[in-house]
Amino acid sequence: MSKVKMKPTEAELDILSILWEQGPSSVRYVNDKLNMAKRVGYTTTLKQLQIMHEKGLVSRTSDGRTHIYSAEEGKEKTQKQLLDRLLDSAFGGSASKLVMQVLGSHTSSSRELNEIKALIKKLEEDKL
Amino acid sequence: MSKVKMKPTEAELDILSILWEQGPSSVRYVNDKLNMAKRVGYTTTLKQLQIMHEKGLVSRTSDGRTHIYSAEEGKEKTQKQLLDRLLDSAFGGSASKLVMQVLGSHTSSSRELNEIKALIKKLEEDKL
DNA sequence: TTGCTTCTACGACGTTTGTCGTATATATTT
DNA sequence: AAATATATACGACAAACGTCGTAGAAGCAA
Repeated sequence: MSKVKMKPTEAELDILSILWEQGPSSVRYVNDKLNMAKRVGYTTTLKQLQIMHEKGLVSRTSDGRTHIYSAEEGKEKTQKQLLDRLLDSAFGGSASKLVMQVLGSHTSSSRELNEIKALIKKLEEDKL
Repeated sequence: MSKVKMKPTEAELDILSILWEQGPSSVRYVNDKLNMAKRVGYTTTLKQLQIMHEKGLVSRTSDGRTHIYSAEEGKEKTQKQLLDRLLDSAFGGSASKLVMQVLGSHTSSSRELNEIKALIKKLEEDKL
């Protein structure tokens, strides 16, 4: 019913990641991809996708007798939702604290750092 | 037994936040604090803390007959753990993507942006 | 046509999470 | 002392999660 506020679980997020990366996919494909990281039965993935469909997390169309699933919400929107939740629950709402933490403990390429610098510059200019 | 790898649940994280902010606290205090955001019964909080104690997430001492609980792991370590999880599951491991997302959708003060810039500069220098 | 493979559908089940109620012991108040 | 308030301990339970087995339809191969 309510399309809003559906936060994906861990397992659902794994599936969404695949759909985001690959686009509309069959259960078979999703399950194969999942099994590269973790052993999961086919019917498990099927059931998961069926539930996600009920929840409105994914839509589906038919190709013959097989179903093709697509992520309903965009990647960015879901990422933002999850990030907001973490930001709130673990970082007291301070975005910069979170950024410092993640930048400090993960290596980023020079190119990535440059992108971030560019974004900051843009943010500072907008502020004026 | 294993003290490691104990990832807190949502409810546990709410409690940890309070302990981080306040330091060692009684069940009563934690419950009162919790109830500012959400109605939760006293025994619920008590049970939660008891379980967290079993898991090793918190330690406790006695003050008369009341127990005083303290967060066992530091704030930073737990934050890192949760962030790693999200980074992995929702951002494909790209720290910069996550940073861009959070900086782009949350306002940060000039001072905070400066801190981030300083950190980036430091990271770039270390890279040479 | 008879079998083997590959779908979907659906029910079942063990765990984890979050929530409380009740029992019981210890203080505190009147 | 009796009544009230406040602690801990512990069991129970519903809902959510993740997992899979089995059944049955549809397609493919011998």
